[in-house]
Amino acid sequence: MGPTGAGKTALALWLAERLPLEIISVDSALVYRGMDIGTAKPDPGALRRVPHHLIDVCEPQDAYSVARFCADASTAIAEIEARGRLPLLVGGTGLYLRRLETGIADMPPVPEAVRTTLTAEWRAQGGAALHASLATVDPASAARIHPNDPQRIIRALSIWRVSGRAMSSFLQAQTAPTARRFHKWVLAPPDRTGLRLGLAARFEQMLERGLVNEVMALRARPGMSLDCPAMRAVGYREVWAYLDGELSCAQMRERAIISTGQYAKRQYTWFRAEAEAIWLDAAQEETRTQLIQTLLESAQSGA
RNA sequence: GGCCAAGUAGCUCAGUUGGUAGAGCAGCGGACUGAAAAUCCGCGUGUCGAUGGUUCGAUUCCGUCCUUGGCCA
Repeated sequence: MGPTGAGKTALALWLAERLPLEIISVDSALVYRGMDIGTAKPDPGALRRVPHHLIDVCEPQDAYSVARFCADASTAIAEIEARGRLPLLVGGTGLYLRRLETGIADMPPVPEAVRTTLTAEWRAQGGAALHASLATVDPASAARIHPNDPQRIIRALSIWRVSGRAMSSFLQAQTAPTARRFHKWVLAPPDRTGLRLGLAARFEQMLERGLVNEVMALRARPGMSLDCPAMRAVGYREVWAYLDGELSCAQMRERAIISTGQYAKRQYTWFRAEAEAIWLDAAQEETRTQLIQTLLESAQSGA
């Protein structure tokens, strides 16, 4: 794992050329088709050369989810191991990895309409009212969720409306995690300022490669809107606003670069919380050999 | 060269009828169980352009200087 722009893709490909492994992407944006430039998706050549999983598995007008990720990734891991190969999970979505590792509660699916209704209620009544109503049906969740956090309040209330049960009760009922053990490495420069400069340069490159056209193509898809989860991705939402005329080109670039840096910062927070993870400063020759060593050992021990 | 306006946090700006100052953005730290590249929480000392004066006390009033922008020559 590692923040955006740290060089995960390049290192993973390098390893894949030396070991019998297959790559499972742990990334909430790479799952979407038609989002290549702005997500810095591995190029078609790399995808052909090395087996990749969980890339281009969802249409951008549909919603992917942690739950789907956990199911898809578990399947992929099993298949790869059945082939006698080694699964290498590569990505920057902290939630996906955490839930895959420590398990996810078995909660009922929530129809889109329920969420739409609750969002409308949020807008009409305000956050305090919804939080108060959550407190009456699910005090445990209400205590954990901040009154200003619409996304989580709406989620918890959705579960209540769909099932008549508190979300916290599903979490309590969650069976013990399937003790899945990963060797964890974090590829991240210790100082973020250098990474920021690189992210700014990378965004300019994305524009040169046709990011605006990519977003225009996405907008042209039927059922596509700014409300689609895929369009919350950094860079895409700013270009979308630019195409709407809400941002000038310069503002769009500034906002996108800032958002990317803020995203990287949040990723650091996730990774710092991973106590057993080993931090790699940069993908130097030394680190790479060590990685290969550990991967070989874990392959032999079947861990 | 003359006149006018502005100089306050990294940026854009409030404000102090004289008791050494605070918003937004940025930045930093944190949380995170089916939208997570999302959503949310916490963190504000900075020669108030410089210097001299008035005053118990000046970022605030007065003088001079510097910088920037505008207008006039």
